[in-house]
Amino acid sequence: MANYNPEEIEPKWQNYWRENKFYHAKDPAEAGEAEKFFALVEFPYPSGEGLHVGHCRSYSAMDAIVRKRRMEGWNVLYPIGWDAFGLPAENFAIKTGIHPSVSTQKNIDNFKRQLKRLGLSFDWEREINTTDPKYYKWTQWIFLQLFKKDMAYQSKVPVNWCPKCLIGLANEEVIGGKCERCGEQVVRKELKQWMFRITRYADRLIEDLEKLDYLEKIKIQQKEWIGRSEGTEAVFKIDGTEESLKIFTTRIDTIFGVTALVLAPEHNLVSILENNISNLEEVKKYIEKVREKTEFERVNLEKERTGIKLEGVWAVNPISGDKIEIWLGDYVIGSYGGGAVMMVPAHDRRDYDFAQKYGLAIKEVVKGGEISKEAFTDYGVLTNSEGFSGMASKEAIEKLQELLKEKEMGGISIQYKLRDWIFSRQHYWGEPIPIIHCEKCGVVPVPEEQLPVELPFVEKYQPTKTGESPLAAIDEWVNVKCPKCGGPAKRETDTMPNWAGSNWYYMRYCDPQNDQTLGSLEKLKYWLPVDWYNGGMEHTTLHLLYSRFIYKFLFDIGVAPSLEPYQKRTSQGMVLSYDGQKMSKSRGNVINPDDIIKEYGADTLRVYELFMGPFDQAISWNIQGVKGVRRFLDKVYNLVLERLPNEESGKQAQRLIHQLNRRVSQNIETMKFNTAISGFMEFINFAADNKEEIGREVLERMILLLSPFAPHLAEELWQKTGSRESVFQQKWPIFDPALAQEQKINLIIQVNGKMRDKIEADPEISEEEAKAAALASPKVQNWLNNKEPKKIIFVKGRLINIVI
RNA sequence: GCGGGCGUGGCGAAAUUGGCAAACGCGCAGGACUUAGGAUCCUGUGGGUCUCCCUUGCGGGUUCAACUCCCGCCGCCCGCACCA
Repeated sequence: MANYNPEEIEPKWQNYWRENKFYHAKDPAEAGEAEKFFALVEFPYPSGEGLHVGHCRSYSAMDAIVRKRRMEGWNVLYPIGWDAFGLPAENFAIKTGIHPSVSTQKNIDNFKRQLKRLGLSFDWEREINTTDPKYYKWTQWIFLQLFKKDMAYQSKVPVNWCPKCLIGLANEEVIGGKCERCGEQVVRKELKQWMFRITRYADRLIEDLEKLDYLEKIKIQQKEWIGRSEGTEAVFKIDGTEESLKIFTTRIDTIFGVTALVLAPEHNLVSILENNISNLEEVKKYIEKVREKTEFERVNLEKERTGIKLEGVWAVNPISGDKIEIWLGDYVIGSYGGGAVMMVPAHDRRDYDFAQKYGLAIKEVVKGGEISKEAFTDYGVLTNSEGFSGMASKEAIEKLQELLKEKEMGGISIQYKLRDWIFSRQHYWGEPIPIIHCEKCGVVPVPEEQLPVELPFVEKYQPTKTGESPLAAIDEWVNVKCPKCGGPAKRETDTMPNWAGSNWYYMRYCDPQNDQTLGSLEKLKYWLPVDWYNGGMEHTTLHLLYSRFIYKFLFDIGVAPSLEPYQKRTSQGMVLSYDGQKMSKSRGNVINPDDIIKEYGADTLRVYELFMGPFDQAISWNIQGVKGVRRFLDKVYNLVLERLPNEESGKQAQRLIHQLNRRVSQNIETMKFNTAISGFMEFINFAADNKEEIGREVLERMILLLSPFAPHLAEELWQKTGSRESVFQQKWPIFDPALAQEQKINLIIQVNGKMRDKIEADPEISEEEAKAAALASPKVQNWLNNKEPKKIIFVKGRLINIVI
């Protein structure tokens, strides 16, 4: 028996496919009638560790989908590239002195070799690299457009500062108070940063989700992250001054229960009212103490809320006119809802605790709870609320909003958890921000014709201790003439974060060589939006949300051709190591795809990763499972070689192959790869027991069906059928319902809903016949025990149930 | 605390969406070939008091029929988390 030898056949067919350009995506001019299909997978960060088996899972899955789609006649774009700016390359440079571009290129070469060895059907003609100046020219161009539309601005903000990486982090990059990359405790530091006004797009980012085919949990997570909240704004005048204070609440119906206002410690009212606050010294000390704590520490000291009363100042309740105290409290978040809340101890848990700790009054204004014991936070009927007493909460909210509006003291207000996006990094290995600071003209954008602003070559990559980027140390790069006035000016030395290049990379695939625009409108219009985007859940609130925002902005300025970038989004489950842990160098449990390919072949690796479990679920690596898949492929190979000369196929084999055809076609589209593959195994098991049934026609169909999963093996076997064409030049087989139809079924006979017997029957068997057959069964007779059936349920083609 | 998901053999899981629970794979046991087996092939494999009964985290309900739908618990995983 001949031997299936992937090490020999896989490279052979990879070369053949490359030479024949089977994966070439046709631009609109050459596409003809074919419908386009843009399939996207997240482009990898080319780390020194090489390709992760998790990459393989996502890429193999999408590869199966696009291979099928091509065979169905779609014009498929399945591209790949490199998200190559980032901290590890820079850290590596600091350690070794090797320039990031050098190590990055080396890593890319390695990744590329690995991806090609997997036989993935990427169109390599469209490969992109975010660190290529020809690419990041357009990343910078997008920044300039944002700047011109006042969507990018500078602001001194407290940033999450990682003392180890010496870098400012976005909120999203801080996990549990620690730096996402190095795990160091993050501290607060005030830095002037570039910001994007993503908050202006908050509503659209929520609303437009409706039109998209994303997994529901992705939509929910994005909505939650944006955190839209409808409530009321109310203005409290500061007694005896011209000053006032805006607060945000979702429970304006409790306004008669307000016993104080509480401000975030960083609220600017303190400095405004300095002269009125009699305990200023103490207050300042308190603010200082809180400032030292990071937001994370503040959050985690939940049980120990602290605060201080501002002595000598009073606020006036805009509805009741009552004079109330003003406090600072560390439980109030400075960046949300104006950093001020009205404290209603009776109807808010936090306020209740705070009031108890500091002896503030607790006044019940909504009936229904026992406020001597705990806060009552439900809606209810108002009490102790002057004219509003007896009114339901919801109604009171509406009335009070109207009243505040009339008095010009507030009204309906909408708040978001989403903050503007900090877009500066104090690092070398990123896209330079194309801005020049002129002493006379201020902030001046680099003229578009001067793009790209190339990263200069440096000797030292160390971040400076001051928080400036290493670029700040290169005088000849920093010092430039102002493009406006020609006077002395300095370049912006901050670079862009990791997300900058990945925000829009999929657009570049549509027209990767264009040096006039980011992409020609014709090509963008043709390919976009992406039809199907698969990637990791961990990117839901980072990359996925931000790239939607950037795309919407580009749509607004006429560059992007649609409202949304990705029509469909799915996610693969994580591939864990054999110990159920995340793979990591330090744990020493990393599975290297090279090793698997070497020992078992790329097809085995691909099929295993799709067979190992439901695609969207995290799953542990199991080398025994890999071996099982290899055994299966061996069986396929040997069966085809043995039975191919046989012209005739049996009826049952035909039926099974058409059933398999139906199942595989469906399962690929719904990403139920594991059951598709088990279907092949069932068929192979049948074939092994019924060899005489298996002939050429059935085998050819099986090879076609298998080709998206095990492309090399399928090609090898297809060529053995005598075909002079590639398996991927064939049409995707359509199953014949008539042939797939079972000729005989097992009719289940139940008595009282329990299976007692089964008989072979025609699928079209009538109720009468089924009943007769059922009652004729000795087993049924035994169970009937001479009793009369009360009722008979007949499900055509399936079962008959006799109820007694 | 809030939001989402999940719970089926020794393990990964499947179940045509309410109709034979455990397909397929792994593991395990026995056998064949073999100097050898950690290669390959064959047979068996949910449990029991085994013609029958029990079994999909636990308890209840709807139904002729429930892994699937409803109610109440328990447990696990993921995301967010003092968002007023």
